[in-house]
Amino acid sequence: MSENKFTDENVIARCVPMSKLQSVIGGKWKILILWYVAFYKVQRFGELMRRLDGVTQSTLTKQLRELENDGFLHREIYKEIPPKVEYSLTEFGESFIPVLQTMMTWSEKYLCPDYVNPYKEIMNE
Amino acid sequence: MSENKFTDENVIARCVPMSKLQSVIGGKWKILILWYVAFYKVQRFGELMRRLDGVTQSTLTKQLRELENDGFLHREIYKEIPPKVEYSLTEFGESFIPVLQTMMTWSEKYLCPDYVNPYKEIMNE
DNA sequence: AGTGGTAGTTCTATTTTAGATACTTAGAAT
DNA sequence: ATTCTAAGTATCTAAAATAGAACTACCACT
Repeated sequence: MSENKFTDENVIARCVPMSKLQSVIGGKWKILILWYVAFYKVQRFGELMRRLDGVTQSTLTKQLRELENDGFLHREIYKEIPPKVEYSLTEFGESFIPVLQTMMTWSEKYLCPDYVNPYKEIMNE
Repeated sequence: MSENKFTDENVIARCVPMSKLQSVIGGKWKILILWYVAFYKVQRFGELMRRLDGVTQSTLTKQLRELENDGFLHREIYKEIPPKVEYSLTEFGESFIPVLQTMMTWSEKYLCPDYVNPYKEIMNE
């Protein structure tokens, strides 16, 4: 982009979706949760809890509820004892996968350049 | 992705860059600031202040400093009176533009489906 | 009868983030 | 002489987000 074609109006216009995005994925654990659910397909509360290092139960519950309310996650409750709940991406949530991929690819390259991921090939299939 | 090739190890591995990303762009105004700076190329403090509806001076300063410390922004101080400071993307910051674009495109389509942006064509040039 | 397991809720504490207000600099305009 | 300008800083308070600990429910197992 060598010349700037972005006028005030269109940049302000674009501010709206960007703000919404921020409000929707801004939570401390949200993109991480989405990442896990997206690539495990189905996830249970306890599994997520163990993977998200340092999250508390109450916080995780809140973040999951918000992701559910925002349409990313489906929460399937099995009427069993002990309780069983499975989280999965909704169709809307799945539409977000390419964004997650883009974020991931960038982060690996630019935030963790020295970090060697032994499973690199999996992403590009 | 019909079968799950994501083992524990590689998902946990990928968690690291994703966490870093969150910590770096998690601030309430950051992706919005990056968005503005990316597509105006150069931005002044007051301009950003006016565009980010509701941000306060101290908060904006803090977010800009963090983006500077994290390597996204360059802060050029002109020794003039009244003071003049210009923010621009570093090379590192520019590498993030495709991620912003992806976010933007998704947000427009899925978060603001009824929102008609009159300058749509500009993005795809 | 007591323990373990899952997915919570509730309450309080702490941390993080944001907001409000006052102050600074030094030249230019009124 | 006072006011205005831009981009802050400093300090304090308020609000929001997150953490931490305790408690619940229900059934199975020992």
